[in-house]
Amino acid sequence: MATVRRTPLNRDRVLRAAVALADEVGVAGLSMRRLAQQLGVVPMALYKHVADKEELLDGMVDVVIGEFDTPGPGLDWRDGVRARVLSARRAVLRHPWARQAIESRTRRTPTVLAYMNSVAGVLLDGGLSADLTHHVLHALGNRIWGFSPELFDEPRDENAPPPTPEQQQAMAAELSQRYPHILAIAMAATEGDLSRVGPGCDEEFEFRFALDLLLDGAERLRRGGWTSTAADPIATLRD
Amino acid sequence: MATVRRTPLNRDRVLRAAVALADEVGVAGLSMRRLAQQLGVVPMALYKHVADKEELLDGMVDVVIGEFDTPGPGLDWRDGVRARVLSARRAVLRHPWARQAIESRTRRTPTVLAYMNSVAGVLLDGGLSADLTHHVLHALGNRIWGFSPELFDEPRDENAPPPTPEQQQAMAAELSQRYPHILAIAMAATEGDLSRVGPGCDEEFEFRFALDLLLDGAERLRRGGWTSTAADPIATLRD
DNA sequence: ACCTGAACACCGTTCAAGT
DNA sequence: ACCTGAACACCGTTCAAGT
Repeated sequence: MATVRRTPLNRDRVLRAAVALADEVGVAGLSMRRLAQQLGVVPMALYKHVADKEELLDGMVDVVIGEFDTPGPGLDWRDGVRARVLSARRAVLRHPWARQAIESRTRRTPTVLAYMNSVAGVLLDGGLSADLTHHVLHALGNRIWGFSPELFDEPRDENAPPPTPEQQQAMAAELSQRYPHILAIAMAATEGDLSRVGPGCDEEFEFRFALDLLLDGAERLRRGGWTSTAADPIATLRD
Repeated sequence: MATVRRTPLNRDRVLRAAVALADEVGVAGLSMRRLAQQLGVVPMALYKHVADKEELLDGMVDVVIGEFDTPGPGLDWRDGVRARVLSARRAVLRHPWARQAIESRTRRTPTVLAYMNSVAGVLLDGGLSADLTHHVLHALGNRIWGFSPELFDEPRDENAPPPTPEQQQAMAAELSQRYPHILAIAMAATEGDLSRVGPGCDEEFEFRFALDLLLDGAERLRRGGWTSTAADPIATLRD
């Protein structure tokens, strides 16, 4: 009687369980064996519903993208894009593993295509040319430099004690000597109180800032009738 | 005599070998055991030079960041940032595994700090406030939406035959029905020849486009004397 | 100081077999 | 149609021992 299971497995149940497990233990902690155990099933049972671990991850990403909102037409195309993108961001924040998983995938599932199509539609309806829309879509996805930018946002170790004034002093001295420019920024960001360096930085603000720089640049290009056949894209922007 | 090894291991040799191995087989193929084998050594020998695999990856990322150029002062701060960022990009492209490895790391090694400091210095010297510099640094690192944007750039399977005209037709029909906006963009990008969809998209151009949108937006904020205490960052940009 | 051997607790995935 | 058992070829990492 211990072998009775009420609901038989299916792809959807497997994916949902995988998402829940990853929410709990991260991608690194997600294994086929552990997922099977969570489902009260032997590891090999999963392979009837998912080809391999890669496909499992693709499916999990689809689940997250399925949570994105695509709100109706707004007044301004920038607001329409912003609404979609911020909704995507909220979904990704709900699943801490999702950002990395998404960025490591390359498969273009229908879910991905549908979302891209929705954003592209807002841009085109807003009067951007297909050419400009194409480049803006790319711009939205480009990470400009090649290293982790979360200098200050990284979650501080909860168990670690807060830095003593002496440690702060030492840190400031080290920064001022070796990384003076970073110190200048840190001081501005924390209004002089370096102890707030961790949680003091509003990630949401930074995200909107980058987004608005891109959207506003695109709006200016649109007004100027920009096309990518122009020799140098920046030349059009410069007054 | 088979046990004689000319040069004893050290941290640097281990990291270099790891980078070379990852260049060859990717991060997924990089294991402590395989790296040890490459070095003609038993797996456990590595642990004298590297605490664990995490630290190995941190070290590998440092090697790549060490390849970034930090050219001397230029005429315009935008050119200074562009030079650094494009050099970083070239280094990352030289090591296909690096982008993902970098984005999954969170450790702030001295190498990372030194590079950030260098970029921050260019911005500050260019007359941006510490406040604006802070946000621009974040903007440069923000990926705006949460999925892999390489819709068209993904390397095509080399072994796969080129699509027949019939397949192209079918693909266009599918796109026009389900993803009409994506079709519009693809047509613009390939000048109507959908068979060029793979290699037809100039990734370098897209990168510079996004970069220039950000840099030019920052320049406009600088001229306007923008500060982040303004209620809505986009308000300043809108004319 | 640097490397080794044996062992532990894990992985993803195969195959043939069960119900 | 769906699940299981046993097995294979891997992992990262420990510990105590060798030279």
